[in-house]
Amino acid sequence: MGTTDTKTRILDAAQCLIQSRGINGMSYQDLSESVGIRKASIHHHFPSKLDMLNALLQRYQHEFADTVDAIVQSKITGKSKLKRYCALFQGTLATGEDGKTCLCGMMIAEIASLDDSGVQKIRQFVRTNTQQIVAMIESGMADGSLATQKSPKAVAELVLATLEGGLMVARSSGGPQQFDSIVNQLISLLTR
Amino acid sequence: MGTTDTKTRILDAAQCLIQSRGINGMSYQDLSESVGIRKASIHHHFPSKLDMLNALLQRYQHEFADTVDAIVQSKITGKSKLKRYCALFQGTLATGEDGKTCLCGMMIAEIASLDDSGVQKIRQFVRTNTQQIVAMIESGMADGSLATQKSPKAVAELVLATLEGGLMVARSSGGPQQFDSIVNQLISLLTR
DNA sequence: GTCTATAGCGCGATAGAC
DNA sequence: GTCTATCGCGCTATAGAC
Repeated sequence: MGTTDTKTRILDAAQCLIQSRGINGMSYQDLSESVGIRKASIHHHFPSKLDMLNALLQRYQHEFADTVDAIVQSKITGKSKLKRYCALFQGTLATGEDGKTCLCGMMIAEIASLDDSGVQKIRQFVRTNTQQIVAMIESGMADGSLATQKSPKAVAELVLATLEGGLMVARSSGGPQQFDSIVNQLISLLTR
Repeated sequence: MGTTDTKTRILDAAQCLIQSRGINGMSYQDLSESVGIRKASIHHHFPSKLDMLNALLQRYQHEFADTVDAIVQSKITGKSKLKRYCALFQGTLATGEDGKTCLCGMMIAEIASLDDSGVQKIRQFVRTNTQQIVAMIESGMADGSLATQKSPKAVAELVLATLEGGLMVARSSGGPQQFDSIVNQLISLLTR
């Protein structure tokens, strides 16, 4: 079927709007116009805005984790895994007319607007990604494609921070090209 | 005098609130309660919210640039300059009960809520900081405290991205301690 | 320069018909 | 499941007294 579930279409629109404008910069009215149904119909699927944000976070986190797992378990060098991982973030920035950012990066900025459940999901996103990056780095240390690191966990936290911050900086100024440059520099520093 | 200009007190309160909640998470009502004067009085000093945001960005950018200039021109090693620079961001996170982030990092996230003048100020912040980091790196390459880099500009962009992203990631999960770890790892990678 | 009062609008959310 | 209609609230902003 070419048709998509209404709930899914709402989440798609919400994700796109939040990635470019933020949680508090997006309204049910915006969603209504984007999806093509009325505000009340959105409330039927997601009674409150917090309900919607939590559903969105859950979907994003699971999709992202699965995609990254596929990379981690692929039969390529650790360095190649890391490159593909960075390309995931790169894709976020390139999609759409104005620069978008990682959904979780945006939600961390506006974390004060989330409930406890949302904050926990954000923390799990950070935790999961950090562990997955650690796996990639250890893989690269084992096959010799990445330089030996004292603390893979500290490196992983740095990688995640650089990618999240890189999306922000790049979308304000230099665009995808600047993000590429940052990623290349990061990989280069981890190779020597 | 222990008393402070009202305009300054408003900007102080606005900066604090925006650094923790974001542009769209802060209202004139919040400011009113924080400063201790009525909403209408805030409007007397800053007619529109965009006026206030622009004044705030201008002040922040100039103050920050001056502080960094003092570091760049100090008679210490390039590596020490970079460490002090990172400590500026570190200070932001540590101040206040809940984790705050760089004012410009937050505003980049919500850049869709700024006018053209505000966007330009953000870009200048990024440009200025990048140039200043380049100066620190070149200083460190000259005195041998930092490893030789092919492209100091690409490294500088990576440093800024890592610090901005590090503030975000750290305030969602590990706090100042995690930010320290990221900074140490960054310096370590630039030293070898 | 600060106040009270209020305009005007958009927001999240709900009731009830179809 | 989608609609029309509406509620109640908080927002930015303004008018005018003191």
